[in-house]
Amino acid sequence: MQATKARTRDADATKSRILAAAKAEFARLGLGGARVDEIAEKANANKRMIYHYFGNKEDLFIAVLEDAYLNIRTAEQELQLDNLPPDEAMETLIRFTWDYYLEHPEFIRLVNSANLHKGKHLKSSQNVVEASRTYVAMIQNILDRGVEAGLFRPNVDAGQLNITIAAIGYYYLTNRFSGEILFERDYMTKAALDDRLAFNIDTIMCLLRRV
Amino acid sequence: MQATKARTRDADATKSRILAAAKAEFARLGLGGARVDEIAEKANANKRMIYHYFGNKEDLFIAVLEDAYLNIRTAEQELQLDNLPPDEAMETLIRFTWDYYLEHPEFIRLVNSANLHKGKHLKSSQNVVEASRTYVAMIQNILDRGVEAGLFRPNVDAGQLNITIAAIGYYYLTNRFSGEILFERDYMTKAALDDRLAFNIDTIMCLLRRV
DNA sequence: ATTAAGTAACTAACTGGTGCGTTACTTGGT
DNA sequence: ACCAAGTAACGCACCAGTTAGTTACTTAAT
Repeated sequence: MQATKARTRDADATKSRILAAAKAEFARLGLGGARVDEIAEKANANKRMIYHYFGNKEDLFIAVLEDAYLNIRTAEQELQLDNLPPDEAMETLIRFTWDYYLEHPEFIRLVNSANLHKGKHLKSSQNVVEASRTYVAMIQNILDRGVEAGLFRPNVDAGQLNITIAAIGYYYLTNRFSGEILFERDYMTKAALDDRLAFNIDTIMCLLRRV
Repeated sequence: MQATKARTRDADATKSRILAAAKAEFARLGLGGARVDEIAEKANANKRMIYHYFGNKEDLFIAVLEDAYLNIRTAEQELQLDNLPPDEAMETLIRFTWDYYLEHPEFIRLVNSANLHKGKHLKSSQNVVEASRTYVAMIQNILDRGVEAGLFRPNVDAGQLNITIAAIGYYYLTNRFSGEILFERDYMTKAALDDRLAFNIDTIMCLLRRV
């Protein structure tokens, strides 16, 4: 068996095509809105294979969420922020978070879907919990180093900061449709995106800077 | 016809029971997940009445969104923030926004649903657009008075500020399910809620305060 | 008497899930 | 090297339950 040659039967390839198609469809329409038949067609796989590999629609959703979260947690770790001065590390993290949301719009939509269902489909993903622990520890480390270096004020909660860094990017992007309509404002032009990122960096830096 | 006596037939009452039931169901399960039969049953109305008064499921969703947005915009105006000093007005607005999200969890969920569908169901609601214009003007006014009084720094964009005030409360609450699981943290205890509100007020005040 | 409010039964299209059979690939005995 | 037997990948056709929307009718209010 050659790994390079496209095989007529390849369990791994089929499985990952299904996962990718499911991710796109669940992101687009939510758990309830996505159709198993449509996922099968987009994956170029038979519907039967979805049930063969993933059991049922909800378990497929669980697999999609797990994959999406592990992807972002991995990317965050690859930033190697511990090697940067704390203020630079913080700005890099804000930029990264923003860019990641922009480049992976499906991630935001999947998180929204997971929360519409009250997190039910995340409860079994202990590996994501562990990856998230590492992530918060990383933020805590940046904060500690910043305080020690006299750059940041002390006693800022790393958990709250983490939530706020996500919030100011995430909310802007996920609710841009209602925002564009109701506030009669461009959200997605290059200029608008640059403005928002700058505003967000400013927000966090004002919060952290020693006074 | 006596308005006080419960009539066996009352178009307005039936219509508003349907709207209330639809709001609850759309908030709970989204546009795709909510069931018209279930809405009819919860409203104590016949399903046919939904089609009679609202046309179809999507138009009912439009009516629900419009009602939800007009409710919050009305409540915001009733704050009379123009009578308060700018720093107090700002803090009052942050508290109000937070409390409103807490007391009207269905609002957040409806906005999420509207954005899952790319705002399609808001496009016809010109009255909400107008109410939103008034709202941003109110924030701009607080900002202007704050700058003039030497309390706030100049050139902070009212639109961005508006988005951020919403974001830091909204994101915390809408994504609390994934947050509680992945970050192993209480989100909804009295202490946690108080902490978050204090953190959010601090965030905005740091951003606005003259340096 | 007329009109509007309300109801129940129905339907056509859909939807998650499955039973059952087929085909490609692997393995181990010779 | 060959082949028979076993296994995993795959596909067709269908079901049972659901769902948005409708038809045809009854009943209360003015």
